[in-house]
Amino acid sequence: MPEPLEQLRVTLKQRGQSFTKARQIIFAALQDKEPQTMHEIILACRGKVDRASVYRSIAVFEQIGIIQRLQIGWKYKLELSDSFHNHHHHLTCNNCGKTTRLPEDEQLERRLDGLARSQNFVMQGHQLEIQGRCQDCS
Amino acid sequence: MPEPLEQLRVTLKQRGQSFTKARQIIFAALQDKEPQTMHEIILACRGKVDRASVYRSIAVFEQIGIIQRLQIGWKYKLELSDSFHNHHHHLTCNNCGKTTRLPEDEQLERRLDGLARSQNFVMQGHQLEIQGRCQDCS
DNA sequence: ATTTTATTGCAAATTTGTCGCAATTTGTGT
DNA sequence: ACACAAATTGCGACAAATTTGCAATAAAAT
Repeated sequence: MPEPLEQLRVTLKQRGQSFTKARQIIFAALQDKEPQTMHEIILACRGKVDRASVYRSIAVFEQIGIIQRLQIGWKYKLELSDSFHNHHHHLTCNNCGKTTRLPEDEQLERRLDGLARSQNFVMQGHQLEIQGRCQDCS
Repeated sequence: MPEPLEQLRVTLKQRGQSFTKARQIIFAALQDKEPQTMHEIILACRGKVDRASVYRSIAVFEQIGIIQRLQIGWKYKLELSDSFHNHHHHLTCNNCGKTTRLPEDEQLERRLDGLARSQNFVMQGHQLEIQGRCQDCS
């Protein structure tokens, strides 16, 4: 079994969830993709997984931390979380709407952790979106 | 007229929008509050502003930058943007769901600006959410 | 292989967000 | 303050998005 699918199986198992055909299909639709809207995911699974089941599986994925919900511009989008992708943040262009990844930045990550600590807060994750004008649009 | 309302009036005017009773009421519902869901805002305006008008005004507020839409946990929420509140970010507790503000951090802000620049990206705004366990829940 | 338990598909119900249009408010010029 | 023009509001009807009940089916456990 391909590596990431195996990781999905283990993660589901650990949380007492079933490793089903439908969930594998939905997972595949998210792999190596930029964040997608629910609508896009449903389309990607068209004919293979029912709409209602996509919603239900996405909810499970979210609860056990397999995916993350992001606010990108105006709509929310979903992508695999850091344990499946590399950790990263997004740049969203206010003009053309495209999103690109921001390379990982150690110094930023440390700063965030320090800030959380200073509030007696244990950081488990975070998300950052920078909005503005991309190179092409400025 | 109270200071913030005056600022609302001016901001609307500058963008050619009317300063109406309904918009004042909606604005008031957002003032000095943590981010709220659309549903909460509609409830807060119940009997005073119609649901459809709340949606319409919120859309205008968003377009001209009076409010910001945030992804907090699972649902999106709205709050007044930095020109009406102080600029800040949020800590969301994964356990109790409460959100609190992170005090402004100059060093963090500079770092973000630098990162955007390094991608030839002109930063116009950004939002950050740190998820984890708050003091009370850990 | 069989039983038990959880998940899926489908249809129906809710919930959320939009739209058209007449009535009202707001903005402007007198 | 008054009258007219332009924009906004409330309301009911729609459309889209998300959730739910339940019988059928697939996955887990024995």
